[in-house]
Parts: sequence; C-alpha cells; structure tokens
Amino acid sequence: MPEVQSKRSTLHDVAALAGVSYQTVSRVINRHPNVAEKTRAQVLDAIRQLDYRPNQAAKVLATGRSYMLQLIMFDIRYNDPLPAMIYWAKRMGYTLVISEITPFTPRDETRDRLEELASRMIDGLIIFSPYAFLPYEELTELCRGVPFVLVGTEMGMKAPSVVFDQRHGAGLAIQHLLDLGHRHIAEIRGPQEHIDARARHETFVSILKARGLPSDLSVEGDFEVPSGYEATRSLLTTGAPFTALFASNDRMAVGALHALCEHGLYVPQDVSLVGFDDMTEAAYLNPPLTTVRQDLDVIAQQSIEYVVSMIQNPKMPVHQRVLYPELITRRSTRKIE
Amino acid sequence: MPEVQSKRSTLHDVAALAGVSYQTVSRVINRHPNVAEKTRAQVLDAIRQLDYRPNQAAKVLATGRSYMLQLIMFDIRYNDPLPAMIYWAKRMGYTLVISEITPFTPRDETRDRLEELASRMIDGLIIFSPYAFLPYEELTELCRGVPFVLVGTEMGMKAPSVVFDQRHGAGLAIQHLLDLGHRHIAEIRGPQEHIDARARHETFVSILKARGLPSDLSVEGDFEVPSGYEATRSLLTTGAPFTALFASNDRMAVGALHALCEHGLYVPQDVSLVGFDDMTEAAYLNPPLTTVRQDLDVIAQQSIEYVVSMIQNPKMPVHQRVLYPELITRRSTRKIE
DNA sequence: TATGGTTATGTGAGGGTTCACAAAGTCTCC
DNA sequence: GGAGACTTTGTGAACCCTCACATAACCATA
Repeated sequence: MPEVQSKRSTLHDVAALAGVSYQTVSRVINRHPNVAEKTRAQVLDAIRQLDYRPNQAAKVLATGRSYMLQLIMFDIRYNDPLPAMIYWAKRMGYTLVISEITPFTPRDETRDRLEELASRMIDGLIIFSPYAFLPYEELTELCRGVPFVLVGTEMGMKAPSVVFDQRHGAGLAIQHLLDLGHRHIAEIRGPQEHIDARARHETFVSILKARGLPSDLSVEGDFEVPSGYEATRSLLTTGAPFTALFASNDRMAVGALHALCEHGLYVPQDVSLVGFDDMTEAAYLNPPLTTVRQDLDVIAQQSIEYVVSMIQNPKMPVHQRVLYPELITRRSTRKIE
Repeated sequence: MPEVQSKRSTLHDVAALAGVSYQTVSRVINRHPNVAEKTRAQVLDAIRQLDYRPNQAAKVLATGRSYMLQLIMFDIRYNDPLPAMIYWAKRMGYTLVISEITPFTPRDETRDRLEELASRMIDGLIIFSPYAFLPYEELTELCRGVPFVLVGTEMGMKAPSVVFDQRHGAGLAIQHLLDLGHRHIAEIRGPQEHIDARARHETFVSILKARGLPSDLSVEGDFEVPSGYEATRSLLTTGAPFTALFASNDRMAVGALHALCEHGLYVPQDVSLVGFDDMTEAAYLNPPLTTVRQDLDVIAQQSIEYVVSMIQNPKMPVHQRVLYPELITRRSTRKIE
C-alpha cells in the first residue's frame, strides 16, 4: 500500500517512471494525436501509478487560458439568473466565478474592485449592470483586454451587451390592462436608480399620458416583497381609487396581493394585478399572477455565448443583443365590468 | 500618448524602469514593510506608468494558494444559500467558484467530475450533499489533500460537515400542529432520496405513531411548486379528511395553498398549513405561512469558516456542526375548534 | 575602528506546464 | 539503397511569480 505522498507528482515524475520525456506525457494528457499506442499505454500506466493530476495554475500560466468566466452582480440577492448562467457556462466549457459589487459604492471604489477582478486569471467577464455604470471606454481600459459583456444595461449603449427591451415588456403589461378596459391604473415602480425600473416606469407614464389617463398613481418600492406590501397600503389609504395595479416586479406583486387581500379587496374582481419577471412562484399565487416573462435561460445563453465568442475572436464587432419579454396572461387580471 | 501594449508588463519590466530588482517590486506589491519610502515611490510610479498588474496564475503557481473556494451544488435551482455563501467567502478573503453535479449521475461519473473539480486551483471545497453520497474516506482520496466541507449531509456522518437538525425542525412543526389540537395531519413529503426530506418524513411518521395517530396520509412531491399543487389535489380527492397539512418545504406549500383554495378550502379556517425553510415570500403569502426556518446566513458562515480554518490549520479535527432550525409561527395555522 | 544589530536590496532557484523547433525513427516507392 | 514525406520523440526556453538566502548599507555603541 503506497504511502501518502508528501508532494503532488508532476509531469517529470511521470516521464521518469514511464521512461519518456515530459513533453510526451504532456501530449498524452492533452490527447495529442501523434503518440504511439504503446507509449501512450506506458504513460497512462505511470499516471495511474503516481495518481498524477495536472497542475491547473501552471497550465493557465503557460497557456494564458483559464476557462473561467467571472460573473459580477450588483446585488446577489437577485440571483435568479444564476442557475442558467452556471449551466450555460459549463455547457460551453467554462467555470463560473461569482462576485458582487454593491451598487452604491463610490465610483472610485467600483473601479478599483473591477480592476482587481479583471486582473484575476479569468478569460472573460459578465457584468450585471442594472444601475448607471461606467462608460464603455473606461470599462475597456479597466478590463485591459479581458472581454466583457454587460447584461441588463441601458438599451442603445454602445458596448457589448445583452438586454431585455423593458419598454416593450412594460408596454405589453399596460396595453393588456387598457385592453381589459381599465382606466384607473396604479403602479408600484421599482427603485429609479435601477435602469429597468426606470424604463418600466417611464413606459407606464408615457402610455397613460398619451391616452389622456392619469399616471400619477405611482409609489416607489425597492423590488422586495415588503416594499410591495407597504406601497400598496399607501396607495389604498391615500390615493385615488384604481381598478388595476402594475407592479414593477413579481416580488412586489406578492406584497401587493397580500396588502390588497388584507384590505378586503379581491384580485381580480376588485383589482387586476400585473407583475414582471414571471418568477417560479408566480403561477401558483392566489390567483395565479399575470406577468411579463423575461426568459432567464435565453439571456444567460446569449450572454455566455457572446463573451465566449469574444474570447475566441477578439475582432468580434461590438453589438447589443436585444431580447423581448412576453406577456403571460393568468387569472390576476380580468375585464372591467 | 502611449500605444496599446501588445503584452502585459511583468515584474521585470517594472523593475527595469524603476531601476531596482524584481524582488523589490514584489515587496512593494505585497506591502512588505522593509522597503525604503523613496524606493517604494519609484516603484509605484513605474507600476503606474506601465499599468502593471500582477499575474495571478503565476502567483498561484508560486505560492500554492489561489484564495478560491469551490462550491459544488447538486441542483443549482435551489440556489437560495448562494448569496450568503458568496458574502461570507468574500468576507473571509476568498472568491467563490460555483459548479453543479446533478444528483443522479452514475457514481463513477460523479467521482470523475469531483476529481476534476478538486484538481483545479482551489484551496477548498464546499459540497452540498443532500443526497446519499460518497463516504468520507473516498472523498478524502478524491480531493487529494484539498480540504472540503459537506453541507446538509446526514447527521452523524463522520466527516467535516455542517447540518441543520432536520428531525428537530420537523418535530417543531408537527408538535406545533398537535399543540393546536390537530389529530388528522396530512403530509407532502419531499423526494425520499433527499436526506433532509427523508429525515422530515420519518419524524412525521414516528411522532404520529407514538401518539397512536394515523401517519399514512402522505404524498410525495419533488420540492417544486407544481408538485405541491398536485400532491394536495390527490390528497383531497382520494384521501381521508385532514385538518392540517405539513409540507416538507415552502415551495410545495405554495402549491398546496393554491390547490386548497381552488378546492374551496380556507387556510387556516379549514386546514392549517406548515411549510419548511422560511423562504422570503413565506411571510407574504395569503395567509402568511407558518414554517420552520433554516437560517441560510448562519449555515453559510459556518461552512465557509470551517473550510477556511481547515485550510489554515490542516490538523483541525474532523467534526460536525449541528445547527437548529426554529419554528416561525404565522397565520396559516390555528387552533382546531 | 571594530563589533554587532537592524534595515534595505539583490541573486539564484524553483514552481509545473506549454510552445516552437530540432532530431530521430518509420514507411513508401522508384 | 536512398530521396522524400510523415510520424514520433526530445530539448530549450518561456510563462511570471515567490521563497530562502546572501549581500550591502546604515546606525549606534563600545
């Protein structure tokens, strides 16, 4: 029975045992075609005997490739896209490193932190940037040649990016309510520093204004459940009556549902409710929530695919990939009588 | 204006420009105390001029430390612990690499994959292992000296691990229902390959049996919302009447709530409902859900802290850290009349 | 001025891999 | 039996850093 080795064995150890050069061992490891069958067998045997495993750090140093992607999130609590990101990264041969930069750190600190992250041994960056962020030029400079993709940033931003058209999505929701005959529509908007939240809110306002309808029945939340609850309570106590409520995300819609119910109002009989995101639980609320779905699997696939193709082809032209959310009609909305 | 550099500059470039040796530059980078103030200034200036950034791969190769931890999950959809894990890893100076091994891959493949993961340049592993898993000895061998911590594994497993006492948690829930006077308690159990699900189910059965109460009103779900819905429907159509329902996790409780409501039953007037986990939405369901909380922040902190201390002190004795869930009483349960 | 202790800097060797190139071996065919 | 082409193997250098040690510079004290 072999003793516990004090040091991990290397290419050279294997080579010595197999009676070949270290380069030949390297060839066997990397499945290089031109190795004689007999030699390969010897080497594989030596590898097994020594329980050899290649040192990744050395490999990364020599090749300049780590097959790691770094995912930077600004609020790790909104981790819904993570599973899809991890899945697609793995599927494309990469491992995901995840870190967080809180959105309200001073700009300089953000720069430092980003610089530090980009200097790690990673091949590419995926940056969630739902808040106003550094301009493309500055990012390029900070990342020093490491390709990056911005996810969920502003539309029309000249940078490698993947976004959902928030105006289109919010438009679907509002139009749906209008089609059902609603004329008094309230809103729980998201935090206005959040790019998506602002786009949704602006769409809400502009569509209603265009129709000559009141658009001032709006309270701001922070995208969390409690804020939806509080916002709805304040709408109910202070505001004008409304027959429909547009929540800027599903989580706040959950809070809204709770507040409405507590106030003795039924959804959809008294108030129609629309959310945004189509989180898993949305279909199972009472009643099932009408919402605007952003397909996380698609955005993850597009983001990873984009950054990987930038790694493979540095000349890839900078572009923005715009995806479209879709309306999922469930039982929380209905025609006004 | 300096041209874009074709190659990243190195310690030696900086040293040459600053007129010192590469070692001195290294000292400045690593904040070594014994460097003359004047020299340090020169070096920092050279670093700025060349926009030098240390090569992490080389550093890892030379030091054998990457300050990366690998988190292995068996189902990335249950990603609730991720934010806390990322937070605590960062707080202790580590970055988290995340990957997934699906629970039902053949054992050999699991071994291969784990071996591959452990051979990357990481300092430690955190393995979520809610399914029956490889024994400690085999894991130790596969990980080859890389410390690992098992999270959510079987209680009493002799391995470095952090667990919630599931029997205690389930006991709290069942006892709560009994205290409220319920004698006909149904259950939606989780998948029985899942260690926690089984522990909860066994607790359910053993407590009720000990009281001489029926314990056979149990349907299996898969921990997802739809399965809770389906399970409840089948309980309602085929089973004996019940006044309380214990769902093995909150997600299934959401489905159950939906099914009960659809069937014209009110919670808690007709049926008391208890969940497990205390996910964010639990407090905002209609009615707010009584549930058993497992504090994810605490388990994350304990796991990361444990693996980091193993890294720092390889002699750390193997132990299991047992944490206790707590009952959160809300409005989905009430005294039977 | 010699002694010793501290602080500051430099040197050589490694860490484990890959790449580019060179050399040796094998085969085919005239 | 030797040219040409291909296959197989080996060598040196490079990737960029840290560690252990040696040396040089400085300062105070005897």
